[in-house]
Amino acid sequence: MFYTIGEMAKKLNVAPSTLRYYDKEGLLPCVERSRGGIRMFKDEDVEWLQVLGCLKKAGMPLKEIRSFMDLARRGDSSIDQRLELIEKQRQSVLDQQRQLEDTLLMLDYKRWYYQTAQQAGTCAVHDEMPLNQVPERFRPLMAEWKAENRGD
Amino acid sequence: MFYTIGEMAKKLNVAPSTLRYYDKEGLLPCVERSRGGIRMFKDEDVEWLQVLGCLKKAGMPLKEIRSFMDLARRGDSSIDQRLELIEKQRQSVLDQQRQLEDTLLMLDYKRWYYQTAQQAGTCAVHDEMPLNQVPERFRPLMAEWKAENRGD
DNA sequence: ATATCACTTAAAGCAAACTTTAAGTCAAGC
DNA sequence: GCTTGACTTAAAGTTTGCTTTAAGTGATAT
Repeated sequence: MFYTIGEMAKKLNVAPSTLRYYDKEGLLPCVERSRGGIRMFKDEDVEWLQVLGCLKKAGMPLKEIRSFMDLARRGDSSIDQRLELIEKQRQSVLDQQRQLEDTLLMLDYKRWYYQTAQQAGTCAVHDEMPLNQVPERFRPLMAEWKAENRGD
Repeated sequence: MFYTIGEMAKKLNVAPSTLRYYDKEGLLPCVERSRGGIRMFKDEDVEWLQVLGCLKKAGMPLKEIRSFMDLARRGDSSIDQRLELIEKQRQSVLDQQRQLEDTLLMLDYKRWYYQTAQQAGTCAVHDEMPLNQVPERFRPLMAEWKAENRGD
């Protein structure tokens, strides 16, 4: 029924010190203690920690996670605000996805660049390569670079 | 032909101090200086900085970016290693994309959870909700949570 | 020539998210 | 009762990626 901090840490694959840190920072509401002062985590706390992990993966800073937790502690009266916070974070994840798409395209270009250079034995092969030998999907990328170099 | 650090910073939308920091850390090879010691950035440096920005967006720490730059300084003999580094980072971006997909699903679930709670006026509506009223796409997520709570 | 403004450096400071340390307490086995 | 190992705290330390500060130099306009 209860877990010690060590058991909990193993279960969630984090360091015990991390859980103490989260507790100290108010990120874990209502963790019970034994008479001796030892933390007794229950399944409810596991769920909080899963939510916490989710928000952290979404790139939310601990401070904001804390304010989400504070809202949750206030009960049903904060549903609207919690929904708003979740939707804001959802949008942030969508933005991050678009960002990663761009980054992937750049990495794909670099991969092609070095694969080509590898075959030729030198990066110099790119210096005089006509644009029509560059795979089409990379061309907008290169045009963008040129634009930034034009001194605009 | 040349940019001062201030012009360059504006161009790339970063603080001049950031560029000095990158230079100090060896992330910008061969930035030329005037007789007086003032940095004179050229288009070649802009390209380096764009690569740097790309790798940073891909989540690569500055240390690793530095070793990539060190490889690049060694010329054509390091093409294989640079390709390897790019492919490693490409894989990392693919992993991050999968991670964001998972996170998005969790946020979508939370969104539905609070939208439903909002309509009912209370989160308690979820306590006794039968599984068949939960949208199908969220069910695997909930099953996963249960599994982690089973004390395995 | 002098004011002004952007540049230079080294070094210190900062914020986030932990981790480590030091000193001590609790619980279980022998 | 004593040892052992996991728990407790407060406080200091670590890493990353910068930013700020202090003191000074360079370039330009008047």
